[in-house]
Amino acid sequence: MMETTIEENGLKKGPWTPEEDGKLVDCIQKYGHGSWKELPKLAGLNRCGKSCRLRWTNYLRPDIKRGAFTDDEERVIIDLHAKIGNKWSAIASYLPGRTDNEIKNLWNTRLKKKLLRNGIDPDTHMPTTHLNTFLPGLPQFLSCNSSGNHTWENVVRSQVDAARLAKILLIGNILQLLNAGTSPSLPMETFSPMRGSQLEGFTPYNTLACQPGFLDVPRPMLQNTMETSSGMEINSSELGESSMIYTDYAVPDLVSASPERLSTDREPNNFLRPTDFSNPPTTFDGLGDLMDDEASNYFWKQVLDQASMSP
DNA sequence: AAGGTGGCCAACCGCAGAGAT
DNA sequence: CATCTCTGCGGTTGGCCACCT
Repeated sequence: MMETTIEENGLKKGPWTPEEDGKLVDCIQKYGHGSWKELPKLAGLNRCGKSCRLRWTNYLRPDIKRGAFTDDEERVIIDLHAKIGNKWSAIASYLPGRTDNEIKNLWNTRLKKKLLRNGIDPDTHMPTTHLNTFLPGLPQFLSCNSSGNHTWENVVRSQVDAARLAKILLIGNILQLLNAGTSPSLPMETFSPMRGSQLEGFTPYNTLACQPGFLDVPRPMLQNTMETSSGMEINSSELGESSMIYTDYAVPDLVSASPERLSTDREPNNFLRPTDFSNPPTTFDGLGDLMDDEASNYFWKQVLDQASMSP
């Protein structure tokens, strides 16, 4: 931890001692914290007011909730981050006993990585759709589909799915590029640029992440309020511009960092888990039809061939 | 056993906005 | 209206610790 130092102005910096904590708590219990500037003198502390405020709000406050974040809390954080971005204090206001600092730390150290492992870009909350990251998974996708008791018909169907998936990923990229610079966290509604066309309603979420068996994400339903699984209701009007809220979480269930859950729950490499092949029509019907022509088939055959050849 | 590496987290820094003067 | 002060917020830093090589 940071070394304790004395500044030129004589004020102390660095980690707090139990004695200092005691003085601060006593003082706030006696007088409250009307003025953080005056409080250090009142408490007999050789600290600046800012340091006292931080120590109190992030550590000494009696209502601070200690211990690991629950899955519910993590989901709430991810949901809210998708809507309002890095507004840590706003997010903290929905999690009683948690501080903005704590949530920020959790986000930066764990949640970002969890989302990435699940193929979700933590900044945009969109699936990561670069071909660079997609192609290495294709052979696995194909071999997965062609193993087991699948019929040839289903194998062929699944390879058609793979081609369509690749196309959709590319379109997702294009749409993201088109929308780049408008908003860092686009509302899903605005991500549907072709109303009335076969692409209506198409978003990276509801065509990719929400495909049955793909990320096991339930198709989101739009409404004005969201009730979290902990029973907390959040009104969309409190969340600013990106105000549509999904009743179901728009991100996959979290993967525990602990190995025992990794083996049984959703694994990172399941991003390309095959769909249920016993249920035709194929997963990407509709959108895929939009792009079916000889030229594009040739192009995608090349892509798939290359993917099949890579190790 | 020792050094390297990465995760975690408390605390600090700097900026922006609100309110006071 | 301009300036100053204070507070709150988000970003960043750096030390501790556990794990790995």
